Amino acid sequence: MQIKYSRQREAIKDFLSTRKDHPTADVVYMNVKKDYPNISLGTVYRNLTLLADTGEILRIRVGDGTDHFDSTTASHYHFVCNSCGKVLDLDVEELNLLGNIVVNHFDGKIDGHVTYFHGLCKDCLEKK
Amino acid sequence: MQIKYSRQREAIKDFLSTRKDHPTADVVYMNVKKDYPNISLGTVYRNLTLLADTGEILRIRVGDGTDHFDSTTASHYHFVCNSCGKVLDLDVEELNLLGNIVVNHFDGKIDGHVTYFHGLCKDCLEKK
DNA sequence: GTGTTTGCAAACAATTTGCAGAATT
DNA sequence: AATTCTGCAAATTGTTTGCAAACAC
Repeated sequence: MQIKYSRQREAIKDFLSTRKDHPTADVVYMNVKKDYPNISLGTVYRNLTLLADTGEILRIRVGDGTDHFDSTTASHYHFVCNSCGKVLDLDVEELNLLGNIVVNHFDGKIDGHVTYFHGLCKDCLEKK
Repeated sequence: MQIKYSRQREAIKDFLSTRKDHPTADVVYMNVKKDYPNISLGTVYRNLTLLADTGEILRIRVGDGTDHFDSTTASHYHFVCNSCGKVLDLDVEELNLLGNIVVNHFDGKIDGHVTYFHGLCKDCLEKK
């Protein structure tokens, strides 16, 4: 199945690349709607899924019930703010450390691991 | 708001303590139903949430869209099988290592981190 | 022209909630 | 008796899907 160009998909990708906070599908929808008032949420979901499948964006699940999306595809760690829910990138190179330690204690095959940190982001800290 | 005894909640807790694979709410429901045929899924959800809030059980979100529950409350790492979806405990104590490294690169307050490993469990490896 | 993508609405899955009656204290 | 808990069903949330028309190649 080949992929054809669509302006909606392009707009979604463009919007994502302007953001560093890993918006949810709904946030993408509301913003792309400014340029394409007729776009539907279904289209946003379809394209986010497609882009994640082709590896052009990253789907991030931080356990808050909704998926987040990220235009930076190189694997890195994330931080989730307990107060405002924002998801931020952490500026630390990926550590395989953890996987190496665990491998010796487990009877199966470990492909990788998912880690996210949580706490209070700078903005929320300052509001206290 | 005080908490009153309920046989349903007790049955849920008992069932969880017999399992090592972190069942979902639905699995808990189907099993507790054997002893309490009239129990409703709503009651299961309400009690799982209550028990998780009081710290008697652990709610685990591994990004597969459904919550899993665990009667072992001491913090530890989990493994998710990519093939059968099972969630298993890893016999390695939680490492603060990671948090310590990240702290120096981040402008907020880090409370902790969530990590789960993924790959193939022993059973699924053998089936190949 | 053929095949993919869209908008819309309906369908879905997981979870939560309102309510009247039952159980616990 | 007061209050919490239950069962049921309806509501909510996040996401997926079927379909006919619109668009890309």
